[in-house]
Amino acid sequence: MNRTDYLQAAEAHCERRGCKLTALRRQVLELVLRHEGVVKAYQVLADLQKERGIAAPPTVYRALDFLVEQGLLHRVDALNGFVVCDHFECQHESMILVCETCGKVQEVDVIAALAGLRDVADAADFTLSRQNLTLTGLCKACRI
Amino acid sequence: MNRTDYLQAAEAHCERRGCKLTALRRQVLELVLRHEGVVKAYQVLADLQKERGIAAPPTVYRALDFLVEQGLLHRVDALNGFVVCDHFECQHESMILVCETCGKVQEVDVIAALAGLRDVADAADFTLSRQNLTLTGLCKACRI
DNA sequence: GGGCGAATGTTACTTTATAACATCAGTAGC
DNA sequence: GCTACTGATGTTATAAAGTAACATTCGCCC
Ligand SMILES: [Zn+2]
Ligand SMILES: [Zn+2]
Ligand SMILES: [Zn+2]
Ligand SMILES: [Zn+2]
Repeated sequence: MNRTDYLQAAEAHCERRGCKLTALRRQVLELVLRHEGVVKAYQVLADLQKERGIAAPPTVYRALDFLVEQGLLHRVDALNGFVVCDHFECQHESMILVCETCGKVQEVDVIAALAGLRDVADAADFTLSRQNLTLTGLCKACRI
Repeated sequence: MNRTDYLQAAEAHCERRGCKLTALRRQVLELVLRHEGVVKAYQVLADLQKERGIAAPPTVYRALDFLVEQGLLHRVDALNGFVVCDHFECQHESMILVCETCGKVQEVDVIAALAGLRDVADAADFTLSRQNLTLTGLCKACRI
């Protein structure tokens, strides 16, 4: 899916969910899309400032929070960053793999494999939310 | 295991691993133990300052990093916090469950259930490190 | 008791995130 | 049209989290 299609799909996605991908939110999403992999909030802020002059942290954080809320981005706690989700349409549960060496991230689907964890949580009287796991390790390139 | 036994075991644990639970590190560990569940670095810093006058952030961060390194604490990225691990002796992989409502955390063992995730990661040419998952959801008390 | 490495102290700063309040834009009802 | 409301954005200020860099101290070996 190219960038334009992605944005269009994202807009429709928000619409269906009863909210709006406003110009600002769209701009922030575009800025995130331009980066490979994880982006930091303050990087987005800097980019935004380049495009529209002044902008303050809350502007960016609010937009990012919205995008995460809508499932368009995932937050990567381990890196204080954000990644684009490119299959926000489907109800997915995924695992975000963060390479300890190069910092690259990838997202893999994991619905089936999560069943085991859900069982463990159940046994502990805990109800897991739908969510994205973040795990660390070594990517193919760094494993050598 | 009571606090004294825990500290003694922790000391032995470090010894076996070829490093030392110094007075400062021990004091920080004690401060973490005094709290239920997750503690923040700056909370520990404040506590430490109460006990010994001045102390600066690096003092606490260094001690916490050491304790995490030794497996005595786990870092909870989602909360920028730390929890005591009370089975640091065994080679364990665990899942830390964070309640979205009350913020309480619990740690459950999950070695078997992780096998499925490991398979998924393998399929993505990614080697998972030994690690602790953090997942969110609702604890028993908040589920009602 | 001099030299070495690990640990801790100290200063200053960076990065990340939010609270609180002001303003603006769209829109439903009059 | 005007008003009142709601959601979004702007603005200011500050809180919270984390680290770099260098100084000092401590324990230990020779
Ligand atoms: Zn996703
Ligand atoms: Zn890598
Ligand atoms: Zn543990
Ligand atoms: Zn709870």
